[in-house]
Amino acid sequence: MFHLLEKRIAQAVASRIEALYGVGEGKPAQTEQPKQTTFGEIAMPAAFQLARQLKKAPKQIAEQLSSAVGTIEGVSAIEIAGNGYLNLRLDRGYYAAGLLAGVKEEEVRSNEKIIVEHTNINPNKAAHIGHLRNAILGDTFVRMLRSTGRTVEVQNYIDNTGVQVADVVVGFRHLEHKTATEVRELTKTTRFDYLCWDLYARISSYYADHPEAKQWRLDMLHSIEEGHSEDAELAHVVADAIVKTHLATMWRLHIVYDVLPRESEILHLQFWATAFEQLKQRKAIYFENQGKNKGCWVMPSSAFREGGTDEGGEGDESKVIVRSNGTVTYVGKDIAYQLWKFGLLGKDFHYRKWHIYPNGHQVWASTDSVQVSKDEHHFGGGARVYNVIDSRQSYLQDVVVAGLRALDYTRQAENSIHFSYEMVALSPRTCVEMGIELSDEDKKRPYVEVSGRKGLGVKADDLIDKLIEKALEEVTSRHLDEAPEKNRSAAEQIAIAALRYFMLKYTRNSVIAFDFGEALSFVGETGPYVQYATVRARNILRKLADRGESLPDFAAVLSREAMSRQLANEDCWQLLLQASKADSAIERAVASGEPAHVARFAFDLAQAFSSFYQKFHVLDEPDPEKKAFLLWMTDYFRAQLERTLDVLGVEAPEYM
RNA sequence: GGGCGCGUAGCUCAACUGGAUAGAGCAUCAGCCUUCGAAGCUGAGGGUUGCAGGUUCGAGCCCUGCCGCGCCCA
Repeated sequence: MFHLLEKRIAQAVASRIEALYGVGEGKPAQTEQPKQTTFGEIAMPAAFQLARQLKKAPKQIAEQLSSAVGTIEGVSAIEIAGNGYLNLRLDRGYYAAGLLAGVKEEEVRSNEKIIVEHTNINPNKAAHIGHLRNAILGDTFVRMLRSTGRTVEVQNYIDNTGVQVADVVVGFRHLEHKTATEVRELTKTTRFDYLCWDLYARISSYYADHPEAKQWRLDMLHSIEEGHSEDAELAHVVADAIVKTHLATMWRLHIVYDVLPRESEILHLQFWATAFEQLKQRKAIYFENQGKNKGCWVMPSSAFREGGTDEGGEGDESKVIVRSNGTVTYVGKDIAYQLWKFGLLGKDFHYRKWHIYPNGHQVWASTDSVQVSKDEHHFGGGARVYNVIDSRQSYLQDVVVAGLRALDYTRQAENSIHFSYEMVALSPRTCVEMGIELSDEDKKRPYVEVSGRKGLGVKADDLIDKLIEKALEEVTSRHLDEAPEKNRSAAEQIAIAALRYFMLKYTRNSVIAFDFGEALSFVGETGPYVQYATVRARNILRKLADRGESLPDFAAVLSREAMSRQLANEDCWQLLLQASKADSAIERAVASGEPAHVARFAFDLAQAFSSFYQKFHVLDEPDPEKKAFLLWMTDYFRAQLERTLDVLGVEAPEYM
């Protein structure tokens, strides 16, 4: 409703501007939120923007505009403020009646498929908090897109043939002397992702002490890539088992995927070979005959860097795509994968069912042999692709996009979006709590980077467990009479809200210095705070039923005039206005690509409700019209809170 | 050396992409539970937005130069 009026006003003002001054070509005029609520509901700085073009004082333009605009449906007044702001006041009764009737603008649905790739964890050890930020950001963005009517496919790329998997396999082989069969048994009988976490740290430090052992890694990479050996089988056992644990961890946070494209298939189905041919034909890469990159296929830095050089010289920054020994780099495979995402490779994976979630959702995984008929499932071929990857990889993402551009896929290059975010580091205090030794230099820093190689970091499941434990204490202390399993399920929902909100409240390019104290907090700007407001709204409605009363027929009791009377109360009006902005807040967050904006809105909304809750005692209200109105407000808040929480991937518990 | 990002209240972060008196949470202090749940509410103090210039009706945001920090590439 708010968005609808905003658009209507922007159009009306723009058409007057065009009629009066012949500029703007009818493009919607800019609207803003006034700084102060006393200024009205919508502010327009149009006069300032026109002042220069027209060489007139802003105030004079504003006066002309306001008298020329005339009446706009739903707007009760236009005022001039400051030295040229146009401030508009909405007709409160009209607005509320529209909300009650459920008036919405028709969605501009597009059938274009948007692909979002996120999570993308190396399948060689347990997930940690850095991975959580990625998955939660990605999943929330997917929810934002879907809730605004877009079609989205969620991919989780599995690098099951890379160095990290190879290292763990080396660990099982050379440090543990285990066969594939023995390891397969371990996957069933142990906390396998934790076991690999430690083993990975062990083999990494072994390499550090015995540099010659790195030959094991090279040999291992080779035999994994070849396939058909015991080592290759072991690699699959490890990677598949770890992927399973990752999906289970993410499922705890309500995160699911549609398809898992795996690197082993990128290799076996010759995705890279196909992309390589295209790149060679279009001369996007060339064979280097001299210098340090002699014998490699490289992409000239001019393709992805401003001011980059074409020729390999001393300061050569060209990117090697194929090494002189013939192996392809990670970027090369990434270009092939990106081409496939847009349906530009001329090839597809085969697919098999990988896992069904408890809610019935099916995840598929790539495979190299036909297991289902081709027309049963089709993935990839998106019109727009978001890669949720941390900002440390922005250089590589630039190279991938340059690859598309060099192949003349300009539109796809423009629709390749690196959805980047900063890393999650550890606060020095948290390092101390975890017994991680810090150098004097590290102690002075605001944060310390986690290291998977050293096994330093906070495991995702440990953090979730800790959150649940704390939430359970809180819930139990308030509800001693409830069944333990009910308290437990409330605690789980609270923990998830705390975690998801914590990862979302920071904007994407802010480094999170992870701190247990802050992450485990349930007061103030947190997920549980938003849940609490929702629970209280529901409680009012439930208590009403307990008293043997039922919800009035709002449409019958609350006429436009009644709404108008009730909303003369400034507090009520401001609260309702705030609650009605959910759609427009989510849409704006999509446009700016910032899930943190949705989190922030959820908090503001919860704050508004808490204030409403404190100010008005709904059930005790003697005046029937006002009581009906307050009940409607309560129900409206509840619906908006639930909708916003849903976009954040959070549910409110029955009680808390 | 080059590229990207960051620097805002004691601490952690916002600021609708150039708009009006820079806002939240935490922490501190003072109030509010016999009430639809206090995981809450009300209020107070706390700021030269790293520094110096520039662009314009208007700059935390854009440009230039410094200072400090981080990441990536070499």
